[in-house]
Amino acid sequence: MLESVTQSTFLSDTMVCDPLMSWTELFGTTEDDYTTCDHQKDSYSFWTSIHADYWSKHNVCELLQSCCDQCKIDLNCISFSHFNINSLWLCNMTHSLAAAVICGEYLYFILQNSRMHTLSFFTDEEETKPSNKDCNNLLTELPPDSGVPSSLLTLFCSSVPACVKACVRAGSISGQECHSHGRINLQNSHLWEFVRDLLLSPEENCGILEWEDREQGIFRVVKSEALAKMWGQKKKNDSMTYEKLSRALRYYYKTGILERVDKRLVYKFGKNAHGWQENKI
DNA sequence: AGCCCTTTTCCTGATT
DNA sequence: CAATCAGGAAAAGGGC
Repeated sequence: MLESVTQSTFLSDTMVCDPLMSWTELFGTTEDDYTTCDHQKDSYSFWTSIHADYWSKHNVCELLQSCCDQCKIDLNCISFSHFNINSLWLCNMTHSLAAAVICGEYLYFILQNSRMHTLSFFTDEEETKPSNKDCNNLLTELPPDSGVPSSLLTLFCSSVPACVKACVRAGSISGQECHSHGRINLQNSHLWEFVRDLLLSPEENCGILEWEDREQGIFRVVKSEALAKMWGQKKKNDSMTYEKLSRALRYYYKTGILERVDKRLVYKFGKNAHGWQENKI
């Protein structure tokens, strides 16, 4: 496959794009509108079911968009036209060929790294992470003028396989977290993230939580005791009750993670909660 | 060790 | 009356 990708075809394809085109310009749609694309409705399951080799250029961009969302990176800061190729092409081009295109090298490394770990990509095992040595190699091999946002780089260097899953499923990574801690919280240990993930995982939800208004982020606790028990299991706390859990939830009102809803057992995600929006997953 | 943040625990009082 | 909500206070626990 590698041989089939010639420099001329690669370059001619990429050159049709204006290097300065933004996401919006490239795809002729707004960030939100783009979510109407085929795979976007269930991008998590898509990424977890299709090997990176078979991602389209849109899938590549979706992945980047998702990570940018989670890292709170302005999508317009990235020239997505440089990613106007599918992962098959990208993964199979040579390093020197990639270097011929601005940012090509960047995505090249990301996808090569990703593909190396695809078998364990979705098993969420710590040991699937690239070693520190791998990450250091990645960092040193990237040219200083690669244009890679530092937070995104940190994100991928922390663990390409796990971080992508974390980005998509947990959505718990903020740019601030990437910078300030230099690592990613894959444990997803915050209560609101636990609740959010439960809402986003019908197979694990078992009717414990349900959306009242999906678009506005309003949800209902259907089985309060079951929710408390599940949270208690996660925290290894047998004495957890809904009374205590709800107190913790009420603390989120202060921080804007949740907003008050004047209904019993009903909560709403606030402006500081992320990863719950259907079009941001 | 101390600080900070999140969560837990307990509580009183109000509301449904 | 029970369940839930609201929020104060204190403490626990973990990360840095």
